Amino acid sequence: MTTPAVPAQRSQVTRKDVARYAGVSTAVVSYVVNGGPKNVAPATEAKVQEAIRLLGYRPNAAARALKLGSSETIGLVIPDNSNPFFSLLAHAVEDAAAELGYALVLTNSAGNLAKERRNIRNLAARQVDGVVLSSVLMEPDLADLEAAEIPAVLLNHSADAPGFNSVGVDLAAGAKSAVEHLISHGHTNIALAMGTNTGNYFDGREQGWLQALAEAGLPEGSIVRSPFTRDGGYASGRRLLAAASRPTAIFASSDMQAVGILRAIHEAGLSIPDDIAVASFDGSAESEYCWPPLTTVQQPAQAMAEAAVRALLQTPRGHEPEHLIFPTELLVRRSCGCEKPFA
Amino acid sequence: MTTPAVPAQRSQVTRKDVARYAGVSTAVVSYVVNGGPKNVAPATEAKVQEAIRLLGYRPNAAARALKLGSSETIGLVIPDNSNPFFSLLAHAVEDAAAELGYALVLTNSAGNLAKERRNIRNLAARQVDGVVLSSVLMEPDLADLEAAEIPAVLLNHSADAPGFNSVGVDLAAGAKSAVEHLISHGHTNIALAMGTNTGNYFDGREQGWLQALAEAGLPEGSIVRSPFTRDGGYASGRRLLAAASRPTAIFASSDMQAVGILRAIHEAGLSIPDDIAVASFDGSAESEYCWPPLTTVQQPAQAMAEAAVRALLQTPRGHEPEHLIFPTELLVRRSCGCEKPFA
DNA sequence: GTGAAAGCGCTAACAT
DNA sequence: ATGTTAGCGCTTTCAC
Repeated sequence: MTTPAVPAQRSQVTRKDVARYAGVSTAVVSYVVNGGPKNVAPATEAKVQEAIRLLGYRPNAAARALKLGSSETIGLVIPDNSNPFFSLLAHAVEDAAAELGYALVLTNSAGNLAKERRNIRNLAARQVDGVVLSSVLMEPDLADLEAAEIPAVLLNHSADAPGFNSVGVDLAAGAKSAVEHLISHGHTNIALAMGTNTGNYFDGREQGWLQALAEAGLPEGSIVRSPFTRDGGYASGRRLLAAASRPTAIFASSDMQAVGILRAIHEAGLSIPDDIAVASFDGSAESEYCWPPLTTVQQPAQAMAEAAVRALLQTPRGHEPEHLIFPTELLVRRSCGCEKPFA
Repeated sequence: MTTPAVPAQRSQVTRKDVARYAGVSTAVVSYVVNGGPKNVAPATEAKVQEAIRLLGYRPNAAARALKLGSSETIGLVIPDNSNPFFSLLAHAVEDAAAELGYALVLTNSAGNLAKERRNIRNLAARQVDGVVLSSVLMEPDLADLEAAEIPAVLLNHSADAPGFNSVGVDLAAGAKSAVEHLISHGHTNIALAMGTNTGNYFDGREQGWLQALAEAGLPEGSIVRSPFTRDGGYASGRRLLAAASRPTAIFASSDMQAVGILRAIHEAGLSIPDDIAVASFDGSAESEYCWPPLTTVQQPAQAMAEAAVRALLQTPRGHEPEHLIFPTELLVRRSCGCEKPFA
């Protein structure tokens, strides 16, 4: 091999080529491409545009990023993009970012701290302009985030994180509304199928469930804990069904878990909601299409994602961090015992 | 405002600072950071590592990308990351890319050609090293992809695309196996709930369905078409139920649609599989947890994503394009009439 | 309205 | 084993 290794350069045509072809300076090409900061005579502009078109010039984003110190890219760290709740969030974040001209680098951390940390580091090295972190861990690696000095916002985070912007929902209020609804159906033995991985922090959903029970003068129901997955919910469901005093209603901390619980109940040959009523949390699309459709507490995922991106990109540096808490909405369907007439 | 606008530079500490602090040249720092291309004396390396640690140095990826002509980033264009099938694909692509040191820029195109085109252009401008395109459109914007001169691979694409790498499944064989299974249950009136957006191209799933019917000497069943969504399937289901000669079995071209069909059947007060059996295509997680669990043709999404990324990143330039077709596997569950014993 | 040129942080060929 | 340095493509200040 005597031929010099040609780097796999693709975008061979540069600003310089365009300038030469159009008979102007490279600066003018920049002005045209960026619409500023200087004005360009219409005739010159036309020449440049024509040259760009003819040559098939495409600006090199890396060079721009180097010069500007901004890649116009944000990073998203989520536990698992194949979990419907997070994939919806990811989609919404992508849309919101694209709206502002930012691209989205997606990373999955498998709910695992080491991977989450690696992803954050990697994003930091890639000069992203900000990171949206949606961790299941209640103690995500904020230190790393701080060290990277990258603006960050915690999405799907309902506890205040000192020093960080965060956006989440009012977990307790949402859970409480669902449990109250279950109570209104006459249930007195309402179990909680809680998710795990929330650290030693007292989850708002658990709180809301307790509170609704207490306010109604009802005894505490049983709690089972499992991961925020269909499998986890299935396991929880089976445990609950096998319990000595089987609950007549179950509140699940996520739709995923509720779907697993539904399956466990079906398999046991019991009827939903007649034998056991179910309600859950999230308001995913799947909750509407499982059988029976789930009564669930809907999180405004889209609005939250938009708020997170705005907080990230449009908050002036050094600004006091904001903790945005969105309200939830109880979606009443059949799994709680409410019969919905069909169209 | 008389203070000069300080650019929002974050990564203030550069290779030069490290070099100065460690008392070496910038080249040596590079060698240490990159593990080459030259060797560095252990003592020197230690000094440099220490300086890096102390100074909190993080390499600037933009500069590296500019120099190397590679951003070590790939782009993914999918219709909708909130569709479980695509979010699974996206996750798998992310994992495969990360494995090779590449980050993933995610873009959703909403199954819309204009947006798909915009996303491709945007990715091209961002100097991604390759694009994985997973379009629902059967005629994605290959011209744009070609113009950008970016290596690309079509994922979830089962028809040969001349000049492009592609990876997909054998749609016809998969569909055929499912329909044959339905036939083995004694069904003779098997409808097809097909997806739309596949252009004028004759979808393999339709082909497989027809073929299975023909080979069994059965009459052609009815076809209804709707988008690849739960809502679409629901609409198809209702149409099928209202038909004069109601089918006793339905094959759906995607799990999403099947889930909608399930709901329509439930709402009609009919039993699955006794009144109507259902089988579908994809093998998503949801298919296992709906009720009854769906008999479905599983696509090896993970393997396909890995193959796509490898084809993208590890195929020498100028190499003859490959068309990889993966086999599917029929997952037999209860919706077809097979009773699975419970553990 | 237009142009010249410095320099963003990094890599690697070439010199020592 | 280590150092010097050109230059990747771009933006923008400063001169004209």
